[in-house]
Amino acid sequence: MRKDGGPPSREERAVRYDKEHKQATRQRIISSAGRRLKSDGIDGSGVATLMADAGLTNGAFYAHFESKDDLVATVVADQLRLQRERLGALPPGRAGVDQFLRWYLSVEHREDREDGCPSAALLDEIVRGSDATRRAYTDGVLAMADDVAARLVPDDPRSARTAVLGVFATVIGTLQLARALTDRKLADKVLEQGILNAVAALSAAEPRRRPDRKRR
Amino acid sequence: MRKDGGPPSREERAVRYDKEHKQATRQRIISSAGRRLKSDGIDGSGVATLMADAGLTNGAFYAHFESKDDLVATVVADQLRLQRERLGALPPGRAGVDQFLRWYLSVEHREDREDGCPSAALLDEIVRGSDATRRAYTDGVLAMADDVAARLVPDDPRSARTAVLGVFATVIGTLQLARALTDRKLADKVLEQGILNAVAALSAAEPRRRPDRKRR
DNA sequence: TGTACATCAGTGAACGCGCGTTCACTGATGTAC
DNA sequence: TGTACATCAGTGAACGCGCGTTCACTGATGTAC
Repeated sequence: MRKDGGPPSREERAVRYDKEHKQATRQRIISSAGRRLKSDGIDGSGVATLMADAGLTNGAFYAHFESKDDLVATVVADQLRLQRERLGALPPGRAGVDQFLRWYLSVEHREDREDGCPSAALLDEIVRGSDATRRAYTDGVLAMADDVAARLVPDDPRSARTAVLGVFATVIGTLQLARALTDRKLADKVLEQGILNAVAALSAAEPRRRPDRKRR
Repeated sequence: MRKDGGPPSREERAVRYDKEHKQATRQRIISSAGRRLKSDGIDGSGVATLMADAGLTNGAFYAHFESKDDLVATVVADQLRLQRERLGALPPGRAGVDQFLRWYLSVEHREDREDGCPSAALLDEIVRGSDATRRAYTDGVLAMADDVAARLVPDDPRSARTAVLGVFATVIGTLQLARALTDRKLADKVLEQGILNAVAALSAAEPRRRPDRKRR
């Protein structure tokens, strides 16, 4: 027992590891797992592989996560957070949305599942996933949708939520279909068509304005 | 050796089993595997389970298929054939397409993966699948797209192919998103929005006609 | 008609392997006194 | 300063289990003669 002022608080006590060491390791696992899951699928990625990707051995996994399901739900939330950040770094308003959309339906994104959209890579596995995973997905996608809605309709973002989700559905389906087709030229056309459709769906999200279709 | 007319042909020779017996068993495996794969995923469905679903034991599997991959590619082709048949049974022309679309984005379909669309259930696993699987998917989805295109533009179906694929992408993404969301009311709205977007995308597939937007 | 043999769809046990998870242990770093 | 002990992130072997695949065998049904 210390005689000079009681036991040290958790913060005062000297630590063997950096205060953020374990947290940083956890984040490293989450990030590399994000890439692996998007590349090989949820059922296709074993715990030992996920840990090796992070430079660790399988045994350490359960010091960071309750179960593989727990990791999956955490990764889903993290991946959607990254998507929001990606959008947030783009120019404000509709301009940023257009830019995001062009990246999303690019050939580059089609060819790179690992660093791409978690929805396109994992959505139907998420559907079959645990409640926690589906909840993490729902929360994440709604936060993202509300960000987009706020760019399109700053005065009343909520009014645009459903329309924005419709845009998401369109681009997710388009990217998946383009990836599945073995004919690359056809897949290119599908991406281009997807941009047209997404832009049309976007306009449904914006507030009513004077019809100006005749304008050139 | 028979003295009266040479060896029996394959057709003449008496058979221990119905001529169609093995073929029927194979089809039974393919059909029940279709339901199981859509329900539990490709990686989530083991060979022993797939065979038990068909009332058989695991050992018989390799008398019917070269490998699990072979089955998966076969099931994908079969499932898309079923979708085409489903569409083919509907009224001709655009009317049938509209009817198909309303079924596709119905709450009923959202809640029933097992008997529903293979694309919505499996597309991102197909993306990660073997070349044979992706080829089977590409062939199947193009055959289906050309059927739809022929209903919309009988004179020149090929011209509508890409636009029809855009409609497919929209409804597939919409159904997946609606299934993933934990909020059912929101999922209902997403389906409704998807119908609007799909109808808009459909009109892009149809031939140019006199602008008649002002008509009521 | 009787007997030996052929055919073949399907059985069920076994193969090696990777799965998710558990746990006794290591070793680097700290405190107690 | 020296020694005993505490902490704890990470190791690595092991658990039981299901995976995809192989294979010797069964048993129902046929033919040969």
